Amino acid sequence: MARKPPTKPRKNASQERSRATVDALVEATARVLVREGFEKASTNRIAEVAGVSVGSLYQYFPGKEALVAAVIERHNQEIMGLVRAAFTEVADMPIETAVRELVTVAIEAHRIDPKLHHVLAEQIPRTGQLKDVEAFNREVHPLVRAYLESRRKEMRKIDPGLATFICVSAIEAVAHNTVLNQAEMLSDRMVRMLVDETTRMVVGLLRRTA
Amino acid sequence: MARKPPTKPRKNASQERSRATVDALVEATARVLVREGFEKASTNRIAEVAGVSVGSLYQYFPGKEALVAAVIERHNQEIMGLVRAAFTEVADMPIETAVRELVTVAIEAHRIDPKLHHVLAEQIPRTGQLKDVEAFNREVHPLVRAYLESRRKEMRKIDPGLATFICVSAIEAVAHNTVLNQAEMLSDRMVRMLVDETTRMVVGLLRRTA
DNA sequence: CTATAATGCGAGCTATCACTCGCTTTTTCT
DNA sequence: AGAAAAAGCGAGTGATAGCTCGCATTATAG
Repeated sequence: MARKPPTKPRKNASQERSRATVDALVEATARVLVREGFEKASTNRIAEVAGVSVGSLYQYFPGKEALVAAVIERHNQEIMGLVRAAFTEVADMPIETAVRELVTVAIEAHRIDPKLHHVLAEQIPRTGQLKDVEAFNREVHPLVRAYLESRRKEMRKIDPGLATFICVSAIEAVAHNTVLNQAEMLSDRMVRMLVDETTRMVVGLLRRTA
Repeated sequence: MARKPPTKPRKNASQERSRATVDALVEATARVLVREGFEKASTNRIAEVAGVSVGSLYQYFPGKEALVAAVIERHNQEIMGLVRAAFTEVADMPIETAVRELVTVAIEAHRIDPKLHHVLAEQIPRTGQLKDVEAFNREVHPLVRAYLESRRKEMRKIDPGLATFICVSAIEAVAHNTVLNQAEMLSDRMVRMLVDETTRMVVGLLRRTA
């Protein structure tokens, strides 16, 4: 009854060895993306760098897109780890403290693997299953909104959805541009000023003014 | 002495007809990008849509990248037209009025050709000569900075470079996300609220508070 | 120990795409 | 009108990338 044509099901990985292969492939994809760019990231090249044959690659991934998607997924998980932690830490804090912390974390998150982040942000065509490279925005939105609604008493009269949208856009953009454009021109002093000013800006939007 | 091997110089366009061909090619590139996406935008396809042969295409453009670069250039010029006009209009106005106008223009600029903007922003790998898809940021920066420095009296003590960086990032991001994500869910009412709040946020960052 | 499944291999097939080249048609110049 | 330059043409070429398939190796089961 052993009816499981081993050529068709491109995915599973039950044994130890195969899980290692899958990891090696994802890791190799990340390395190739960073060191050689998206264009040079052919399936053959990735397999070579992973020390695995193309055939094996296709046993676990239906194609190049899936590989890249896996890399993105892994990277997003790392980022969301930081972000979720920040939100629980900040849940009971007043707006100013919370915003400062969240801005800081946004920058830290973008710094997790700047080279990879750069490639993912600039070279990956968001097409097919890669549509949502920055899917974490959709996950962050509800968190921010929930926090803001829990702090309504501190806040001006402002539509919560709109406030969330503006905050997330602004903070994300500042963090993103800081890490990607200003490269490593980031003295701690600069970062502190940046956080101060961004915090001020966002707090100015949200809080009742005296 | 007629030594100008007509196969080598891929570029010029002296006659009327050839200028039309070049235009048709750029236009076709834009159309294909919008309607079929970056991946389907092969030189053969573009030539076909332009009603021109591949051979002619290569008389004026050294390759696919150059075509796309031309489309980007054209689009950026349109946007910068709006933006430059806004800055001259706004040069002598106080901060609040100016910021409101600039936010409005930022949104209008992103709405010039949203479909194309979307493809350029999401599907074009920024590689080689396409590195600076959003080159206008580098042109906008000095304009903003100059304006802010001319209004120093109205402003808080804040580093002008830092202020410029934060303003541009924030406004650009809000405009970008508004037009690209919120799609056509843009009632005039929503836009007005958005402009109000974004203006408030930015003004809060820049101005002396009483 | 043998059988069966799981994993791994990599030469090679197919499709596609960027790009060329020899030639024709159109325009300009005299 | 004739000649020469400019523009246009499109079948064909070479390279490359994604992906398959038959077979080899390693692990698990009986």
